Amino acid sequence: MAFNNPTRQQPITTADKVFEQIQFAIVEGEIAPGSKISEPELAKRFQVSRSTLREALNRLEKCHLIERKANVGSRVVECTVNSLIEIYLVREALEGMACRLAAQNMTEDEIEQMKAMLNKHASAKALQDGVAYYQEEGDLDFHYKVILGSHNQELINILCGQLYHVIRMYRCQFGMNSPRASKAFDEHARIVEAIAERDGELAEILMRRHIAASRKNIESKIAVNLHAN
Amino acid sequence: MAFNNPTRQQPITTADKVFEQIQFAIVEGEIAPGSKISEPELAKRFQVSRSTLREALNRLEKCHLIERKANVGSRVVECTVNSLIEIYLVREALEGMACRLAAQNMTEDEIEQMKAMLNKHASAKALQDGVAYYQEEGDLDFHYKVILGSHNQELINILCGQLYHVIRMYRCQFGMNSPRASKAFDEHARIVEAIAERDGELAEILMRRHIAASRKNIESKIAVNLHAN
DNA sequence: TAGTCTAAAATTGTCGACAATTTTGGCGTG
DNA sequence: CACGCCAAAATTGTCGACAATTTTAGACTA
Repeated sequence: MAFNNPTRQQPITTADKVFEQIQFAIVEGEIAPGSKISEPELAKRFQVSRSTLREALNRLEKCHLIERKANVGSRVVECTVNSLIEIYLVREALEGMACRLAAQNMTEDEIEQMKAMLNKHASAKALQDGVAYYQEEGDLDFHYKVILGSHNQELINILCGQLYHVIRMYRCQFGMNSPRASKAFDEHARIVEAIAERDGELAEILMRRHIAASRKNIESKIAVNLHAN
Repeated sequence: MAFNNPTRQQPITTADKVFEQIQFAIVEGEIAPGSKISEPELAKRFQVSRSTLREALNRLEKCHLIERKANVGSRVVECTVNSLIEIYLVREALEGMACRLAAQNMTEDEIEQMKAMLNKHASAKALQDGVAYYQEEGDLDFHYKVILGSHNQELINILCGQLYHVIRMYRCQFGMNSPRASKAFDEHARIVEAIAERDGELAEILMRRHIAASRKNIESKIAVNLHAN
């Protein structure tokens, strides 16, 4: 049930475990976006004291899944199209840089692993039944590998520790079954090539285009929806 | 005593106030980087219970000023040259994007305000006694204005809410009295020009160069220090 | 002396209760 | 009927105490 997040660390304390459970419930949409969080209710549900629950809430706030107001309480973040687009712009900037740094800093071993992963995705794609898989987890795996390959701890923290939790939530909320699967795969392949050739500048440009294309895809879908109304 | 942070919100609860006080103590170096934090000691010092202190610690963790390990405790983050450079790479990416978006999204009013600020800095600079001021706060003011001008809440949160606290700490720790003052001013002026002309692409490039130049300045200083040893 | 084990001390994590603040619901007034 | 006001209820913030874990210090052995 716990997510495939490379920066995830083993839950130690009770608060850790409660945090993971609530995180899952929020990302899966079981606790609805925008809904208010009742501390007494959740404390009872998870059989812990309010102190422990509040400790868990603090961690949820750290990864931007909830927002708190003093003396008022916590709400699950809203999922608006506009803020999704804001996130994609941040991703474009940060993952572009990550990709440039990955081309500089990845070890040959890491590059080999990434190529192997891509091949696995390629065969899964050929089998056709793996398309959904590629959509869901394969894409994330690829981006995680690049981010980690930057060897920049600050970048890794922001992207894996904060942004990607929210991105997972949006994927669940909005479906995100875009028709970009095979196109995205080709783009991934080119990015890996650029990294393997240690061409940081090109790698950054390709990654930025890759993410910008996803963003434009979302934007155009919205435009269509608006037009339909 | 509180910092000039545009996203700072009025402290409401006791924990808010304690948070700000400790934040100040850490940024100013009064509580040394890398040092362990004793909950009982700090609780006594600020005359609050441990619960309240821990609430404050959670906020310090959120803006990356301390790090916690389960069952072990909190430490003030270390100030290493390497992690400073990592932060500058993140700034290059994020503020570059912020600048591009600012060129798109800033209102004419906001642009006028930025020009006015720059003029104020220019006269202060001409008076020569204002150089230190420009170094310290003027530079931050400029960057804050651009970041806010992006009108991208996600970007604003990461930069103003997290990274800039750490950057302030580094400025205090390392002195940061670089000889780039007047050069930086000219670069700021060009960036504002590009924004005023709504040339996002150029604005991004100029901001990235501006930050990269600071980073290289730091890197070369370090190289000199290494050579001297 | 170096190393290991153990018991004591200190520190962090969790709990339930109380205080302060906000929200709710009903009452009266215009 | 709408609006504002007040008391009651619910919710969040803070406190001190206890439990679980880690760290320290000293005794013992090789």
